[in-house]
Amino acid sequence: MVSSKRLPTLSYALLGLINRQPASGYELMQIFKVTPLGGYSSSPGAIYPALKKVRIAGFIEPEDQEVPSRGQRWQTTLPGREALTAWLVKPVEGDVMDLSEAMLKFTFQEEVLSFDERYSFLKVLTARLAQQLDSLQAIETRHADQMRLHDRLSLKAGIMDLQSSLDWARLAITEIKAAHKEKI
Amino acid sequence: MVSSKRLPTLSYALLGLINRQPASGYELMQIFKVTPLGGYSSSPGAIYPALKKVRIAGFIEPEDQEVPSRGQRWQTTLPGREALTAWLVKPVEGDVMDLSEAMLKFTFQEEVLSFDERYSFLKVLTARLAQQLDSLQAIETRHADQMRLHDRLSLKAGIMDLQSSLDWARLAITEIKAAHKEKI
DNA sequence: TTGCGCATGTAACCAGTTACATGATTTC
DNA sequence: GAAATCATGTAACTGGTTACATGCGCAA
Repeated sequence: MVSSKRLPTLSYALLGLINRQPASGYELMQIFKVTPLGGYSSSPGAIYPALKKVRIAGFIEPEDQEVPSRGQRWQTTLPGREALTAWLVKPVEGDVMDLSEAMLKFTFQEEVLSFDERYSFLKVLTARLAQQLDSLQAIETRHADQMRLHDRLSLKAGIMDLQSSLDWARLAITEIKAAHKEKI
Repeated sequence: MVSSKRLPTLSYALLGLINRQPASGYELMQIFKVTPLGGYSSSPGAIYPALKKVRIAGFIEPEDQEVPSRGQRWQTTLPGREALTAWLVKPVEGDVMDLSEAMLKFTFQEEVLSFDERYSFLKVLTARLAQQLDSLQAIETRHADQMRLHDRLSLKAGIMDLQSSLDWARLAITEIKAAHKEKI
């Protein structure tokens, strides 16, 4: 059964990890324990229900067991890989500010998307960030003088944060370009 | 009735805003619509229930009505101001990464906390950020060479983000210091 | 007089959290 | 054989989301 409605982000994170390499629920939990993937809790109460949803959606299946291991490992199905790809290519919408979903996507894109797709993802992201940065800077130049100290500094924090995200996005673009050229 | 258990962040945001200036639910909603305070939705389904909680906790009361306005305005009570202060002084715990709660606190601290309290808040924040940055950089120097391109860049994003937050925190410290000296 | 902005809410839903339960297997 | 860790889950709760309902006052 291929579900039509959008899964929550955590489920896509699991799908992305499993797509890289088949894994059991426990192994996935461990990954969330050590890496700050999206900032989700590594508690079983988060992982297992999400995993179940992905399973019910038909996006993962039991691994072809050559090497029997303790703990059922899961691998992606074809519909699963299609759903993952569809999620990965779609640009992050809304005010970005919180880059965490964008970074999650970016992480899993490497093996799944073409260079062109990844490039355009970053381009769209860059444009969005630049635009948001603009609007914050406009507020700063117009109203900074009549703002309280702490308000002004909060605004500054937002600006610096966006600037750093933008710097990253541009760096990422040059890096993936370089890597792409090298491969040819 | 003074509630003992911790309110959700949104409620504190409302309390902080009302403490600055008495406001009605609708006015608060408008504020959330234009300013990205903590990134909460400005929907009535978020604001009004949260406001109700703050009211039930005994932290706000109907404004002393000199100027009757349409829409009931709320002002903080003494317990409300105490609860707000207690929340504002407490350093943000856990992995910070998401600065939004810290920034929310910082914003409301100006009129409520002393210079020493605000200074120490920023000092603690700085220490935390520096420590997290260290651990990420350690990972980078140790494992960057054996990481996939996108993974390495994701890590880089985390590092750059923390670096920018740290830069901000240090800037904020010098700024509040300067403002404090000026006032003496 | 009709439609828009003010103003306040509720209902259904959703995803994630904490805390608990349980059994198997490994390690000391 | 006791303790730790592997491994998978459920239950109760929480806080926020979207969408809807409603009435009032004002302006075109």
